[in-house]
Amino acid sequence: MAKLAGVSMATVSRALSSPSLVREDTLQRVRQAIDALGYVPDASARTLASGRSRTVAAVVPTLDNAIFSHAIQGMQQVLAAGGYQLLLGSHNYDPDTETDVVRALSERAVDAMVLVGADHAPDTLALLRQSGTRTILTWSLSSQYPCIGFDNFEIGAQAARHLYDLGHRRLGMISGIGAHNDRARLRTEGFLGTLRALRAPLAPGAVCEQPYTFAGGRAGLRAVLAQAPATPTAIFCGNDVLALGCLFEATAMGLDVPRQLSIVGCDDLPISAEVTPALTTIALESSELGRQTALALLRWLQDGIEPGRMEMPVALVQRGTTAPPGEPG
Amino acid sequence: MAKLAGVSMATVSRALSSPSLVREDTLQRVRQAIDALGYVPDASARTLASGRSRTVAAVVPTLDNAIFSHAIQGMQQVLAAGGYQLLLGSHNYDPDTETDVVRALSERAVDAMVLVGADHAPDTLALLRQSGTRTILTWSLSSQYPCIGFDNFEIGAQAARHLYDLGHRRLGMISGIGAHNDRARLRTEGFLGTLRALRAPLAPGAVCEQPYTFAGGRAGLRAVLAQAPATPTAIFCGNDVLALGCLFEATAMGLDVPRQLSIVGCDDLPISAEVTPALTTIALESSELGRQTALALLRWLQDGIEPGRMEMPVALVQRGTTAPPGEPG
DNA sequence: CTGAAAGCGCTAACAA
DNA sequence: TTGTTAGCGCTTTCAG
Repeated sequence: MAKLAGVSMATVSRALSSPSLVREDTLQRVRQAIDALGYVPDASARTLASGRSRTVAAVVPTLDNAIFSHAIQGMQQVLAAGGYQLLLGSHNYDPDTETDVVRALSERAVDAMVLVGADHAPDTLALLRQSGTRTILTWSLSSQYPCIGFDNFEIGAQAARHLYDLGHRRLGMISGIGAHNDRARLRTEGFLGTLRALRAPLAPGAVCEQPYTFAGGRAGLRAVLAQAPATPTAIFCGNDVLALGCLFEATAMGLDVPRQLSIVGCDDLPISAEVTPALTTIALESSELGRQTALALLRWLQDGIEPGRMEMPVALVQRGTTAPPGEPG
Repeated sequence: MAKLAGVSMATVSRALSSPSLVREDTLQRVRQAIDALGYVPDASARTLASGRSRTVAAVVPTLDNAIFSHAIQGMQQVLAAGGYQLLLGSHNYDPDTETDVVRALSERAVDAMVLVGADHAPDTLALLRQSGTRTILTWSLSSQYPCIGFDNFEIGAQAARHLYDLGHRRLGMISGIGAHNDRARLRTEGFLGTLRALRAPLAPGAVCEQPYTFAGGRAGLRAVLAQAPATPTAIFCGNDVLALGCLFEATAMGLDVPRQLSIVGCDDLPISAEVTPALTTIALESSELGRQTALALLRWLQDGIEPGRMEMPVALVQRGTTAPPGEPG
């Protein structure tokens, strides 16, 4: 034991966790002994005795979408700086898998859990409640749980207003899969609802659900063009992956973007500003969201301050894929 | 205790860890009691008593590069299926940060650690050795540690041969930062060495180190064009992010790719096949690498079979960004 | 400010 | 096959 090289084991513990309770010179001796013996405290014993694991778990749909990996990256960095570790889970947009993942993770005695979105199986939420795991929702806004998210309805609304203001009246949408995904549903509702209010409602068949892949974006464009009674002059896509797929397909079809077709995405991935034409999109600062989430978590775990409901800003950035219908960009 | 609703606590433990050692009917009673009381075993107590945490840690440079997030995603899924959790760390290509991260993680009593590349601070390795943490290296091949990786020298060599065979003789390269990054260095060496052997050595100033960002790729192209005594007809980039940045800049400069400039990348990101022209690149199956790593880890931890040295295949896929110099594509 | 002692909730021999 | 008995290595009252 490290205390052979000095004093008792309780003191070592204190020296590590609350140095302020230990006299300066004993502190020194303890520290010397520690790196003389290369002593490394055992986290599981610590956790068992103290009830806190200094570990938080994050469960995302997938890391294959850059938006989530950026958020995780931001979160992990802030957490690490605060002395916390990050356990990672993913469920690929399947609620049952999510429940399993959350169950497995909550056995780990994590101090907190971060989930994406507000749509979760009752079992998932029950698990969290009965294990008393502090939970924070991200990406969406909730009135029932602490959350840090975007106003997804407003995202759809902004896209609608932008396109309407440019003069577009025949619109289409390629949405993400709405089942178990409140972000996708709200963006769609925001878009459709706003257009309805502006008296430019979407034609039936002008909205198409697709998985969040380039192929989904391509297929979505084909479907919308095939289904809509009149060819839309502008399309809003549920995220940038879809929008990029849509853009690539439009280019491949020989459509002139934005002259013949305007496209709006959502997320503002790094690549979105680089493609030609650059994508008009609604910027969501996902790594900032990750950092803010971590900060809120740290405050909750260390100072006991429960996070409330925090809304992250969204902003449309106009670039090359939108222009008035039938006009030069 | 759950055993109130049946029998002793050792039996509960056995029922959970080695059901085969428990009679069928007692197993049933235990299970009933378990979900009647909503009992959840405590991982830290388990870890403390058994010495195994069923947790592995992975430390990557960053999740902002899709190549690493894909690998982590693949790894996490296989690990989860095997009942293991994934702790995540990142260091942003800084060896000192890596040491800190590894130290923090090794206190967690992780059963194994996966690192990226073969370049690590002596401290990092020492930490791992003295804590007895099983370690596996990924992305690179090593003769000293269990590893699953790519032959990075061969990657550079393949790019060189492809371009040489196409007829290019004036070549350039945009490399990643070589310090603390054996992958970047080996790819460069493979490219330069092979060209030298083919008697088409690079002109001084025709190779440029850049950070792995689109901006790096763009700056790299400008630097190479400005520095090289004769304008290269083809450029090899250390990864796809660089290659894409280079491609975007070339397009912006009005260069005709591939007629005036051929570009080869490395990684084969999903986006690389979608851009116009599509990127010729050397495909590395990073999510497969993640899955294989997880499988090897599981075998090591569960069956005691230490992984050896496993080489993952690399393959050049020719697409639209390479063609003979000065010829139509 | 520091030491002594009692667990935290489980697993792993060892008995029965 | 199941129960008993010790701890795993720390934190945390409670004394001193």
